[in-house]
Amino acid sequence: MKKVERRGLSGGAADRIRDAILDGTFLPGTALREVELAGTLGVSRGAVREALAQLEHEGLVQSEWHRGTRVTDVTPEVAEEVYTLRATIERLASTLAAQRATPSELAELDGVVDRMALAVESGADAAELLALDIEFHDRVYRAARHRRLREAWLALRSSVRLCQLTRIRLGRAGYRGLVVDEHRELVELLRGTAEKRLARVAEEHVLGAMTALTHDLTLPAT
Amino acid sequence: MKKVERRGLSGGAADRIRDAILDGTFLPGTALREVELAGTLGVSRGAVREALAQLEHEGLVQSEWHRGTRVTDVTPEVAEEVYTLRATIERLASTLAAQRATPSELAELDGVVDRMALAVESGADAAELLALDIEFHDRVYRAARHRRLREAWLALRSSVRLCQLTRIRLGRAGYRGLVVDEHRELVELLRGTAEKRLARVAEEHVLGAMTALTHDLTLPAT
DNA sequence: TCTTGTCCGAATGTCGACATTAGGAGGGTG
DNA sequence: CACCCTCCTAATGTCGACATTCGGACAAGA
Repeated sequence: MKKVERRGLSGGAADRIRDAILDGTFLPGTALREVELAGTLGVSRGAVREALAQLEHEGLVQSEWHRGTRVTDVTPEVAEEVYTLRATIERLASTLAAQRATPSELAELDGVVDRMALAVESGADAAELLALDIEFHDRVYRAARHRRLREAWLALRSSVRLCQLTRIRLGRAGYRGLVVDEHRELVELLRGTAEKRLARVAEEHVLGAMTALTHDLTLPAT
Repeated sequence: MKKVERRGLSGGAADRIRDAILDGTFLPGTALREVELAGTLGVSRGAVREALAQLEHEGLVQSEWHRGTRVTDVTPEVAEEVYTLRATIERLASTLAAQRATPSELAELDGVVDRMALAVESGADAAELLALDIEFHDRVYRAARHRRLREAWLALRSSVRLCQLTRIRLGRAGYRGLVVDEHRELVELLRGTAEKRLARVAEEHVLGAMTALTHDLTLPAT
């Protein structure tokens, strides 16, 4: 059994605010005022402060001394930073996961890919596919059994989602076709011991997404 | 000119507590009680809470729901995690720095290495050498011009120092001889464009330190 | 007109009091 | 004797009030 996670109000508050940012309720640049959020969420300012600190740690917001907190803007620079950093840690994660993943963990990865394939065939919306994508990588990091590496991923994850969602909004997703095959290949490589090749593919898998997004972001707005 | 940094009390509190952990005032496993620290530092509990959250983010302490905060113990597992993660991000940092460092930044790196050489010759103590080591890498990350990467380093840095200090305390440092040459080589590689080789050397530079420390930590206590 | 100084509102930074929780001491029971 | 239940204490979690800081509006002076 998985142990129940006991969190305080600030954890829940962070989830709400994060969701609001990711689903576009709070657009980039929006000022997040503590009293306002505290009123909306029905918690004290202290809890909101902790939540915002957490989100800043995740790179979703930025705050300055006595000048408040604002939602981070997704510029090509940000996308490049997020994806290059992710590619780098993904390399380590996949290498470790290949060494340490149990057969049942690998089977569960297969399961996720199967669900992806199903989602693609049934024409599910992009957000659903994205959730599966994230879940896949969550499992890889868990299989790597490297606490600090996983924390680095958790800190980056929200930014990754934000970048991918931005891409979807720009209407140039078109990753439906590739996503299943790429992840299928990743599982196969994790299963094998061809670590060198694995590291390269894992890195390229991420960098490919980056190139596409930075390209989209550079184009004139539609 | 470099803009002055305005921080709140929690920043200062975090510095004090961090120093206390690094200089051995708070040994691993010590419980850090909020009211106690607030009294000692002369600030409110809120500020101490923020400081502890920051230190947890840096991996120096761990806290559980309603069970308080404790100083992280340096086990071989922790050392391995810290150094493998560091090696991974250092690879990206050195690659970027090689592309982006200005001549003056490279010259300043030379300066740091010179100071190292001087320190070794004059028989300075290990802590001083360590400070120069950290400063060297700080400058590399700054030259890489990658905000998120630098933040990842800042989060890891304290843990790196803690690991290295532990090593010094174990009395098996013996890195006096290597440290200058290794960093000198790094600067040369950053200057050149042999990026592939640079990435490998940068990674090995870190992994070597890890091997030594995990070895030391495995040995019976002296 | 441009600069400089002052005031003001609104937000964050800080604080101490109250509520909640974990873990142990103590006693009762099988 | 082991087990479990209850209570108690000491710590953290939460809250609202007060202090400080920022940036803009406004006016006086060069």
